[in-house]
Amino acid sequence: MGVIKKVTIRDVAREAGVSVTLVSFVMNAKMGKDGRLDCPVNPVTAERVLQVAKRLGYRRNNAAASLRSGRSNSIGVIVSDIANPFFAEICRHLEKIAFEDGYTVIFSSSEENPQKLIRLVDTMVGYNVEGLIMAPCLGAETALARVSSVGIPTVLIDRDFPGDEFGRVLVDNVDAGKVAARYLIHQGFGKIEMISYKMGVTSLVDREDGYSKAMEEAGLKDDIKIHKISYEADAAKKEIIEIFRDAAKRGVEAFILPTKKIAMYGFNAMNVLGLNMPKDFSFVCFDESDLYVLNKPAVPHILQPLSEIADKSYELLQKMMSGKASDEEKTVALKSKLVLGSRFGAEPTEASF
Amino acid sequence: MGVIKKVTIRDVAREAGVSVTLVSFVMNAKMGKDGRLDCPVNPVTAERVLQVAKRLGYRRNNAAASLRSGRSNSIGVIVSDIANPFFAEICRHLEKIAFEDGYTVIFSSSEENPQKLIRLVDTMVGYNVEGLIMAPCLGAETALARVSSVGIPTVLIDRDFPGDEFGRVLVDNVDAGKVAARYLIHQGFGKIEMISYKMGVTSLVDREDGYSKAMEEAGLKDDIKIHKISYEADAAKKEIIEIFRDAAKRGVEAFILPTKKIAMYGFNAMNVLGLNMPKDFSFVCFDESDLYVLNKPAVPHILQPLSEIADKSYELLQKMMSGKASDEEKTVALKSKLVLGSRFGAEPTEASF
DNA sequence: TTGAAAGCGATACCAC
DNA sequence: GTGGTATCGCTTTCAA
Repeated sequence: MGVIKKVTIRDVAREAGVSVTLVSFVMNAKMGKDGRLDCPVNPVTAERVLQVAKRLGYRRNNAAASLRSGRSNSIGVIVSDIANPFFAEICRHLEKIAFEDGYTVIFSSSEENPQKLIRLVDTMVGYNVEGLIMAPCLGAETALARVSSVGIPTVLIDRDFPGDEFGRVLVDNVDAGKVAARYLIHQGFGKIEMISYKMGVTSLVDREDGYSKAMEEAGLKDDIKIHKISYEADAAKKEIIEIFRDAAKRGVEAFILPTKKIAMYGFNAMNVLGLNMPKDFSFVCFDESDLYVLNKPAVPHILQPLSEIADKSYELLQKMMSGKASDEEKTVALKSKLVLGSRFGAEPTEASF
Repeated sequence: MGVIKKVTIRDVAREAGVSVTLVSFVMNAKMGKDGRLDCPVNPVTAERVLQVAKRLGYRRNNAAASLRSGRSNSIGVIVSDIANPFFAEICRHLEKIAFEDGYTVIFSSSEENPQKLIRLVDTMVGYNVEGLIMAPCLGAETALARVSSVGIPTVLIDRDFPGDEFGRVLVDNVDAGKVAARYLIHQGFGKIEMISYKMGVTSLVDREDGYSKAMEEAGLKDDIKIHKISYEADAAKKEIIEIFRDAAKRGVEAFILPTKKIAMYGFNAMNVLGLNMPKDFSFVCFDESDLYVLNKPAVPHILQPLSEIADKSYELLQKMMSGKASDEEKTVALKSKLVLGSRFGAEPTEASF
């Protein structure tokens, strides 16, 4: 149980026989490409300072540095649910990239709650985060207004929201919806339907649009049908069972299930009704699941480029933070990928449609 | 694009015609149970201050508060991989609990890398975190030594590590292994085997022990067999296929697959070999997967009490932070649960064995 | 290359 | 109840 003595910059200065200024210089110096410290300090002195700092176990007090400099070397990330695999994976990447770049990330979940979102933004502001990456939930306008009034550079991911000041890294969901539909059409199906939420999140609405467009293009306009279910799990489960029961009678051949959760409800309904895939219905699902890859046969699914979302949004945020992001650069559009018949763990087969 | 003028406590004080001290009091006051601010300030004055603060858009500068008070209202959480569903779920709970308690959480992933762990600890120290919750990776001794030399209250989760100063919230993995085996024995199986990693992580070793003990107790000592596979995915996949192929010939009836990943390798092997569950083999798996609950029939699996781990570790950490955790309280042991035949989304059926 | 000194914004102590 | 003011540890002029 070591004594908790805090080693400050003054201690180091005293011990090394130099001023605090020098210590500060040395501690903040980056390595030049010549392997020398890039600062206006005598290399010999610098080395001594470094040694003393190490010996004493000095560690910079971030609060003090942040207070004085106004910078905090940290960014905030707000998603709707940090345990959602989709966001979890993005967060993992973000943390990794940021860490290597010397930044700390503060994560939180809005839980789709606009009130919590506001409080989160306030917390982030209080922590002097230099930038924000956010998946805005429904009703995020107040929170976002606050963000922009404070002037924190912000990048939106997953879902869009109006505002010229924001950067955005979004997946082309219209395209994803089209690809899903085209694949099924290409398989020879005509009666293809979709199940979506009543709640109109932009990403889902876009996938619906993509589906509709692809159906139209294929001359299947009359077969377009988008079932809307509740977001609430118990209700959703029941509704989807009824939809499938009815669809089986109507001779529907395939469904697009545009989120992982909806897909799970769907598979549950298949079980409950004793239906078989692909005998009764074929599917194109979204996101990732053990089921997609380990089912026999594997379930075609559309994968969002998670690590790319992380890369691009961090990159864009840094550009915005240093004030050199042109309006053009501020919107990044990514494509998702259709994954077919992947055996588990094998390199997945991608396809374009 | 609002101008970024920072509103400080002084601005509020001036505008409200009071001293900074009063403003500080008001801003830090908690709500008493009578709905009044719990601080030595005239309610009328307090209300005025509150109004002014709101009007001006005042937000506390955490860096300053933290510097002065030494407290930071934040805790650090280090797991091996924040995207691993097991940890992701724990993190989600922790963030939620902490947020409601007025604490901010800083998450990071050690990526099983002791060097990164050290740097993470340093970062956390720099941020003045008041406490730490950590799933230590192999080789964590240096990092943990640093933690305890700084005297940050620390709670270990998932994996144990020596050190009286640490709190620990661990799952009884010996019990989990026993329960898995007993369940299969109770189903009437005798030839029950287990597949584990060569790499000896404590949690897995404990599960192996539990399995062995249960087999012994049931007089099946001669049937105990623990196959050790590589951690590396490609190798593991191949090895497990061979194990199953051979096991089918030897008349093995059931397997315990003590992690989700091993379970996935196992299901893949079943697919590859054209085997059927439960016709050819029965299983007890671990952790959570869509497959366990949506497979027909559902796969019995052992679930760790994730939200309980989060609850208990936060609770313990707070106790340690306020200096009132007795040595007894500093070790919390939790039991995992066997989940049977749960239909998707329904309340799972738990069982004791 | 080096150092002295002025704050950053809040808290905490002490007086009134 | 209220107010003055000395810090907290660091960065950042500015001078030497």
